[in-house]
Amino acid sequence: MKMKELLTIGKLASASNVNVETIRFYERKGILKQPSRVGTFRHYPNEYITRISFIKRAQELGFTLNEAKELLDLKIKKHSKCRDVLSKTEEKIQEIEQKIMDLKKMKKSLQGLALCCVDTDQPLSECPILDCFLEPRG
Amino acid sequence: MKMKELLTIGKLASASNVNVETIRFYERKGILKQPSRVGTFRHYPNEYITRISFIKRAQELGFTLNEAKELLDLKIKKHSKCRDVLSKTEEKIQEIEQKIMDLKKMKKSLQGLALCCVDTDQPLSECPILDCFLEPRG
DNA sequence: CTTGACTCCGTACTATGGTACGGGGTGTAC
DNA sequence: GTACACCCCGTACCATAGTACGGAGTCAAG
Repeated sequence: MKMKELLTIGKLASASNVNVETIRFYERKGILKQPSRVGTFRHYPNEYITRISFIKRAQELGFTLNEAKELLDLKIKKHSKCRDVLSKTEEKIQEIEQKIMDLKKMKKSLQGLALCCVDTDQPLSECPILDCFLEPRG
Repeated sequence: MKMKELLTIGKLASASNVNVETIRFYERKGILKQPSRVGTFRHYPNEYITRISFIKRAQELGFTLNEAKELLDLKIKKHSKCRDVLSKTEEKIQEIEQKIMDLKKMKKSLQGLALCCVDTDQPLSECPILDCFLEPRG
């Protein structure tokens, strides 16, 4: 029977490609739960590497740290259903779609402004872009 | 000959639909330049309303406060060319396009995850979404 | 000449996601 | 047995964009 391998915070950090401070930060925030201690030193089972990957992957997918925490919490709770995860996923898709629409609107406005500019050598007093900044509020 | 109208910070704030604190904050940050004082009180010429509109419009277009400041600074400098504004505008369009692409990638991944989920009543131990969180890193 | 509204300033606090630092304790290897 | 790497903790700091608060000063009207 093999002993469960335990990692110090430094080992866990380099295995997970994050900063030691980041792990302590996650613990303070409750994103990662406090590990056991050997004396004063934190010792982590290997699955913490998976948890940190999970958090990083969730961030890549547009979830905040608190949302990552919620997903991790679902994993722990006995009565969680797949549905719970699916609905968080769908909410996030909605949010992302909204953001995309907002950005497209911004882009269109900026492109409109850029088109106004017919003579880039004009002194700024004649610049139509800056003028346009002042009109279409709201 | 009409006297130049001067606004107190409170008047300027309500005329611009921002908080008094926001104006003081912009001044501390150098986004708005320090106005003249009558005694200890700030007094603003009317054009500050335009400047604050400008900043708010720039924010709507995806510029940060510091970028808004840069644009306002261009307006002040004598040798600025329309080209300078155009290039900042085009840079911002690039940034926005990048953000849109990133968000679309996220959305696709999330939709992929959501499709994995065939039975929402499954206990979480069988949830394919959470499993997928752990695989496609990078 | 007092009251109430407004202003002053500095500082602290919000949220988000961390990084950096300093003074001390520990654990291991040579 | 001591040097060096690592760990502990609390706190402060970064950017971003503000909001909130408290004590003091000021201004105008009644």
